Amino acid sequence: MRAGRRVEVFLEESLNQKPVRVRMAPSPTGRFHLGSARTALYNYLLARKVGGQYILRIEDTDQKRFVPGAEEEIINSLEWLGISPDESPAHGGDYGPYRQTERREIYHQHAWELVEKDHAFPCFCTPDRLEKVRQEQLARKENPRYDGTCRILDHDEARHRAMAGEKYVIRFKMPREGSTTAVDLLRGPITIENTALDDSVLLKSDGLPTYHMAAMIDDHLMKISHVIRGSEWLSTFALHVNILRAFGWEEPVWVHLSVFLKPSGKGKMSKRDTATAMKDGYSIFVDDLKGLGYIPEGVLNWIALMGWGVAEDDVMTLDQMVERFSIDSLTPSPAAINFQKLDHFNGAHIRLLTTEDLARRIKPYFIDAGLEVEDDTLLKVTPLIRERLVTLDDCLAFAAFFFKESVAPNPEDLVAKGLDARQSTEIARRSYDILASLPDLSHETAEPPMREYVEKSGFSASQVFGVLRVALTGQKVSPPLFESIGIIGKEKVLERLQKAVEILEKM
RNA sequence: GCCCCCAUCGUCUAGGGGACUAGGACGUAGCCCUUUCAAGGCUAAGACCAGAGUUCGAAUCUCUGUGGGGGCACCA
Repeated sequence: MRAGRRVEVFLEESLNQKPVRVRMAPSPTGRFHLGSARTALYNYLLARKVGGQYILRIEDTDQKRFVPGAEEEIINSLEWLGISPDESPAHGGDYGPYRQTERREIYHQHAWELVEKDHAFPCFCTPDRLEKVRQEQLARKENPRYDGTCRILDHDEARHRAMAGEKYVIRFKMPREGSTTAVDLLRGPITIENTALDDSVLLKSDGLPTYHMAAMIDDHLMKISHVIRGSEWLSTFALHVNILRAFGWEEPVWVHLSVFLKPSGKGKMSKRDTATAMKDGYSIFVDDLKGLGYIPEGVLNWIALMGWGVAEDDVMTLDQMVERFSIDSLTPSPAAINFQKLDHFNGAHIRLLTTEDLARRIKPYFIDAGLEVEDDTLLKVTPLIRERLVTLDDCLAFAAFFFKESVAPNPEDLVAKGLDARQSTEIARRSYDILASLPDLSHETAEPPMREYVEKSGFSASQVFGVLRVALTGQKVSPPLFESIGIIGKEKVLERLQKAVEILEKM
């Protein structure tokens, strides 16, 4: 294991030699999920660590699977996470365009350059014929692959047919002998027999390139030094290296990341798993997480640690991640998604926020709930609920009562544990009298006389304070009682106690 | 079926031939703190996939098997 060590020297050399430029290259074919976010994060981390650039390139060459709005979601999600690219279709840059459909001509020229160099060839085989060949191969229990019909076509003739308007694709002329060895930073050298490789299509008949060629050309033209991508590309790794070599270009440092598995660890997330997660208040889509009350710091920390082994103290800010990041401490093995850990990191990062910052972030939740929020009050409430929040929207459950005109306690909840309605009424009445007699209801003023009452009454603290809590907050669980009383204010406190007495008397 | 990758507590991981009685984190359980819920502190249970080999010595190196994952498109 840890073949990474073996190629460490390789990495260090590459870091010293050329400027580090990394990229994240998603297709706008669906939602922006955890896996993409983590790939983006690691790219970002490397770039920031060594002062390089991190770019976003949109791989939109599959017009059949194109999803409108997907590119916006990618850009918005990255921005929300705080890892926006230095160069992108939206931000521009010196190596654009950054959207592959806008680079059509570049691919066309390069594909024909490869034909000139005899590393590729135009192919006129129809999809029907190809499918027939595939079926025959399957019937003979052979591996389906291109049968080479057009590979041996006369160069000039092929070129003429193509120029004359006949439909064609350009295929890579994969060497028929030998093997291809390439180095993955985390896994060491990987060798594949060339006979296992196919004459893959580089340029489709619609004139657009396939990923294999487009990505290699763009990585070269955009001077990408390190390719950090998902391990789904490991199987096409050898093809990519062959394409690069056919052009005569230098290889980047390759890093293939692990994949994310469903929480059980058995298999990838399916549509169904995604739906289940949603029902539990979780999602694998970054944009959803935002809506579920997660904060970017928590999400980032969470995904960073799935596939990256950090020794200790693993609650980290983005800056701390940059500081500690090291590309060879990434792990090659698949990682199961653990949403409980997301909650943990989210809560931990919420606790790290300043009062002003947290207040600013939870305010919209109160507003959306139709509550009127005074900033003064919010600033006092925030420290009381900070360590209780797992997600931002929890603020409603803990603190909405501060901003309501009145509360509506459940009558049964007003009856303290072990007591009956009469006794609870007595507690509410006495509490009213005590609190009404005080000059103000600050924590310091209100608590001592109430404690004294507990002593004398013979009721337990939990019984007295329980009645009070439910009467004043309308809920059984709340922030600390006396701090809350101080914020609610004398007028409302007395009103709410009065109302509680009325409710109890009717029982 | 063929090719490739991966394999340490339930989960994320540390580990680089002796420092391993295998460390940390999440989760779980218990205790402490406590007016509720949290947060915090302490404690506990919990793992080297299997079998061969190399070696004085293997979680660590090699092979085989098993399990998991990815790929075998004019998808990315």
